Amino acid sequence: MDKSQILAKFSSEPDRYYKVALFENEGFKRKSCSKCRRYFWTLDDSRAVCPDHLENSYSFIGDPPTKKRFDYTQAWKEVESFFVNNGHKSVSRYPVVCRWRDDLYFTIASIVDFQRVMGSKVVFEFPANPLVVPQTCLRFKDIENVGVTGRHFSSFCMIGQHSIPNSQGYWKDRCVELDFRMLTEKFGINKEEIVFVEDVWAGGGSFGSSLEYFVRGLELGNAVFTEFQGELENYSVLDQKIIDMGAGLERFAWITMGTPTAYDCCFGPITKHMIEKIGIDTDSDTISRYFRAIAKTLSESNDLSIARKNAALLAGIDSTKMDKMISPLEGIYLIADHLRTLVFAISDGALPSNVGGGYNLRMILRRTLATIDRFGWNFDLDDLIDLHIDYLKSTYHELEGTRNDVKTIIGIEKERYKESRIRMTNISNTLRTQNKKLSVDDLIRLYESDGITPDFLKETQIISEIPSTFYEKLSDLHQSEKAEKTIQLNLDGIPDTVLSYYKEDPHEFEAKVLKVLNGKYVVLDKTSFYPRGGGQEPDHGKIGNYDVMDVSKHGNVVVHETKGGAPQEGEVVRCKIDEARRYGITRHHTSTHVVNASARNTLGSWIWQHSAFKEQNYARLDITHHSNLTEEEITKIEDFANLSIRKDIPILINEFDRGDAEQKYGFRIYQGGVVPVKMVRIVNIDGLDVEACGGTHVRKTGELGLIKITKSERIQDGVVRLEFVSGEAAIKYTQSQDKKISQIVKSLGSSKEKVLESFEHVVRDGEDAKKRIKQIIKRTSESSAKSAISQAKNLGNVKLFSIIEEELDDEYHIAVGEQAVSLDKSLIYCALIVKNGAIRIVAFCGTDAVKTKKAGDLVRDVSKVLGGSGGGKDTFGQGGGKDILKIKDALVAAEQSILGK
RNA sequence: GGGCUGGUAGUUCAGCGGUAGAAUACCCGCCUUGCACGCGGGGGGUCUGGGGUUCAAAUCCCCACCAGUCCA
Repeated sequence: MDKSQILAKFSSEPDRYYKVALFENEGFKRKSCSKCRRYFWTLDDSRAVCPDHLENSYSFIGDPPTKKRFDYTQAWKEVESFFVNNGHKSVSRYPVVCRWRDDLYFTIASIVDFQRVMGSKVVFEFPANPLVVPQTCLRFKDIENVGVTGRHFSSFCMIGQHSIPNSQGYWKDRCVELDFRMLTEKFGINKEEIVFVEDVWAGGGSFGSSLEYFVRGLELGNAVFTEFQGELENYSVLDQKIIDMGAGLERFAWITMGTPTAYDCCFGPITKHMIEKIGIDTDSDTISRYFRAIAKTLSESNDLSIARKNAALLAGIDSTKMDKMISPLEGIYLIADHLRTLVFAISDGALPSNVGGGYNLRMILRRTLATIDRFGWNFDLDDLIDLHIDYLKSTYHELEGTRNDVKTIIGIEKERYKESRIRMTNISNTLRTQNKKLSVDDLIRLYESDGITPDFLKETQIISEIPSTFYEKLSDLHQSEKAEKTIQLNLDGIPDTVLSYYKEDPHEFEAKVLKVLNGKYVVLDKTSFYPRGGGQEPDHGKIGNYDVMDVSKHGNVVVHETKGGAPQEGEVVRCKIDEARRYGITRHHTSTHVVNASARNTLGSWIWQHSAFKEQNYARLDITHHSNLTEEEITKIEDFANLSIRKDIPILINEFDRGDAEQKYGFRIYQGGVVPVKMVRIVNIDGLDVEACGGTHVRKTGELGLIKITKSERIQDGVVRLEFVSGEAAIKYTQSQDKKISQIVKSLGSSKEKVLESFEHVVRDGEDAKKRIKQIIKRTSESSAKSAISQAKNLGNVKLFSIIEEELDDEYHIAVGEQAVSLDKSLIYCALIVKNGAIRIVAFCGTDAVKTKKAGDLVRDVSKVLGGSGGGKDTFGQGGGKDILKIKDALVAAEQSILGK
């Protein structure tokens, strides 16, 4: 839907869409910008342009329009107390890793906290109404701007003011009134300074009007009134209207402090710490002038380097000062920003990697490290992390708990970065020695496969210029589409299946057949058959006389797939589920929760379930972890899991309202991904693990008996797969392992106690023997060569030594043959070696003999007789064939070939 | 989630169907009384693993594993 069309429509009826009570009461005037025609509301009679076209924009830098000064932390306290005093509930921030939405990696706006996807629809669930939340949001779109523009962040705090207009919540009038009062009462901003601009918002099938509020050209917030759905020509009012007011906390702090950039007042003591450590000159007048200027030049040009140049010109800063003052400052801001983003993301369980959202995190960490390197600074990242967390923890106490984990992960990533720098240098050195001209394709391959940018190659003078077609060609490469296919069954009009596996769960029951599709898909009125889902494999068993092969859930209807026919529709059938299978799957499912918790407890807070699979005889669990697991780590996890079994912990299963569960247990409950239902089933292994899970579980952990991890592998960067068995399957597994060892013991002729020693012995013997053979060949090759010469047969100008070898191998004859022809230049050495039911030919010709016959030709002739082929150089040839019966003929053929017959 | 690249001596890599190589490190000797220098000699490899094609595979094809990288 075209936003400008909606705006045109809404602005044509301002009384209906934009005029709130506040405008009436305070006497706001509606004006149209003399430059861009946009409509805005103001109390200042002299104002003729919208905030985008203001001449003195960003004049708050060095001259804040507020009576009070609040830094980042204080600014939130002020905002929070204002809204709480006005009937709002203050809600803690949600994780920046957006676990409750499949379509987002990170939380990008405060409203996302309360959006839940149900099928194709987005619904809103508010833990309170109205509410306010300090939501940390991550955005990587404008990453180039961070540190440079003075106002862009990779993560920022969005003050979310949200309300549903009902008996508790409010609608437009009160919203705008509150925002206005917050600015004037709390921050002491002059009424005349505040401008509201008419705008619209549209997305996800709904839309509505919005009012952005500005002070001195800086957008502080945007109140969106989501009100309609459908098309502009034909729309209806939503049954769930929402106020989504989002304001940047960083900007609130900035406008009250009037610092040169928003960074100066939002990272607490960290920027000051860095500036002091490197000792640069920070003349605040010059800096203020510069950042006021760049706000202006950026609105004129999107190109960052041009905007920078123009800003320097406008502020009267020469290039030396840019290099000595502005550039290092930009670097410091970038480091502070990126590191804060990493603190939040890693605390919330995200890991830097080369896939998924982790890629963005690796990118920003490497940008940080590269910046430190570029300036040759000596910052301790751990110190900077401490400074961030110390400053943030009064608002976000949870960060304290992951302080060390954040340091661990960043430390590991830093090492990886160092290694990759070394790799890059190695590759570029190799390229330099090769001195080959690199094509654009070469450059693209180097960039995509090895991460070596053309800029780096230019810097190290491997190439002189970056080809103009490089970026063009690069972007062409990344156009791919994906198709998805699911089998659709027509289940219209079939009532929801009664799910008895969540209730009394009878393993034998009678049910009525409601529908049979395609002769094998059976729908019953009720069922105990557990369908495939959440990584749990389905139950098998019998419906009437038919075997059940698969069970799946489509909406609220359970479909059973039978083999060899199906019962009649309308028939009442006796059903029986395979109990052994069910119990095996159940134990493996509970084990998965136990293993997950064990991994988290032994490895670190970054461990989350990535995906899982459970069947009767084994289970696997993919967890998010930075490195391959060591044997010790696996043992630790196993020990922890089995200790939990011995504790015989009860497993409590209860239904909760989704919002209540999130508030009570946090987002750790979403290990298995998003739960698309209003009521969630919480599986609580008391004191160990709490998850929202629809699977079947045992009553106490003691029932699991034993958990044995059978395998671990890294399936992709940041994800480790654990395979394990529990219960009966675990016993069977250890038994079968033991049997294998017995067999090895038997064939080694050893005992179980000494099996390892015997094995090592055998391996060492083999290695020693091989070395010995090499030495023997070396020492005896000369005398063997001499004996070959003496046995050789005269054939005209040359001598021929030929042999059929059935014991020694080609390696031996290559060594001896080479010796022999170097001792006697007229010798031809030809060995036919029988090996694995085939024949290999090795032939040498001395430098004199070559005049009569070339080794390559000889081999070609002989191998033809053996039904094979071969070739080689003048002095040395190899070949072979498979026709072992012709081996004598081959000897004759060799003679004839030499004699030229 | 979609791609790409690589895996050969302790290390860094070359070789890209025909006898597994270089540099460096290591060991021994000489020169030089020390150091990172020079000379000579030596040890060190199931070419990641498994299949296939071929007379012949480090080399070509397929699969797995390990590592690195780019993009959405």
